[in-house]
Amino acid sequence: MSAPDAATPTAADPAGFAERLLRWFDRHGRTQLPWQRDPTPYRVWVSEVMLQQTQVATVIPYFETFMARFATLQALAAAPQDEVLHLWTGLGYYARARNLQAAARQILERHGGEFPAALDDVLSLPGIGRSTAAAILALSKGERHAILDGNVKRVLARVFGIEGDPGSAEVLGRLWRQAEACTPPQRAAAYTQAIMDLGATLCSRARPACARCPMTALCVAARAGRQAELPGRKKRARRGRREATLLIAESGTAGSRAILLERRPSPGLWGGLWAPPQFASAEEALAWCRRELGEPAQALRLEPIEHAFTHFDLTLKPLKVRCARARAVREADRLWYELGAPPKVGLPQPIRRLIGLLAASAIA
DNA sequence: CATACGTGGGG
DNA sequence: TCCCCAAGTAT
Repeated sequence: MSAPDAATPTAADPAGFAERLLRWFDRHGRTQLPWQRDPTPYRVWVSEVMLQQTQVATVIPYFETFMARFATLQALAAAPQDEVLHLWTGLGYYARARNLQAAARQILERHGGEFPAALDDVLSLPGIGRSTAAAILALSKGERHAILDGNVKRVLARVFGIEGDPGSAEVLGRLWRQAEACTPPQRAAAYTQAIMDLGATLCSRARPACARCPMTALCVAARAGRQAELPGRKKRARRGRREATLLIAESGTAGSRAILLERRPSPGLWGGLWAPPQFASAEEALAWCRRELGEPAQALRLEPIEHAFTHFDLTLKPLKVRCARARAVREADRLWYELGAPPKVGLPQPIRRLIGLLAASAIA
């Protein structure tokens, strides 16, 4: 039995992997990302949660604004939920924001306001799973914990030729074992950043820059010309379609126009955010309007709003009704949203656009 | 194990 | 137009 090819990394001997990666990182790694400045557990935590399923370029401005307002875990815990969601508006996956604040409050109660040091305690916080917990402890404290995000999955699947759908438990298990085997005891923070950087920059999904990659000589996919086939694809169901009628109830008050919004239930789509009441049909919307707000002075159909989600397309049909204001400005789950001086609440992206159009139409 | 959860960008 | 994906987690 001959000795294994020295250039071929294996799960048993992936040492060359980390060394090559770190050497590349020292020359080409990213070091100027906002959360890399003063990488406290709190700052790294917020960044990692924002970065879940979200690209770096999208996160950066949100992170800056969020940290300016909530500089500490205590500030986040003490804030009204609406303000947290307001700063999350447009970022998506709003359960992340709700969980972030819930976790901050949990840390205050159970850990005296100090971000927990033990992996199990970190893992028990809402919104923090295995990869995020590992990333926080590795990046903020240099502890050796393997991560497995989209970047790492892609790098490992290609370099080690791990076939199959990464969504399946079996392949996921192989990827985790490989990630554990590759993570070195020394320079854990740099390594963690490095493997994400490699996946995000050179080892991209569409056009990997193998010519500049430090792994090409070892890479099973590159050596076989199979970069496009790894990692395996997850077959996804065709996108469905939903539609709803939006009741845009506009108050008749001259000089201070407002529309009625309701807090959406959580969990659920846009949970905790505010949007106009939704109905299956215009008839249902009008019936509700007469019951809750009185007979509208007029009703006007506006242009439908199309919005694409990951798994479905949503068509919102706005029905604008003019009515006399009959209720308090703010209740627990209902508010009149002033177009002039709006309260700071979370708004779904399509609703934010709609409100922008309504506000502009007043000027015309 | 499959599905829900947002949004913007790329091919 | 349509599919895929991006620093995943919760149920």
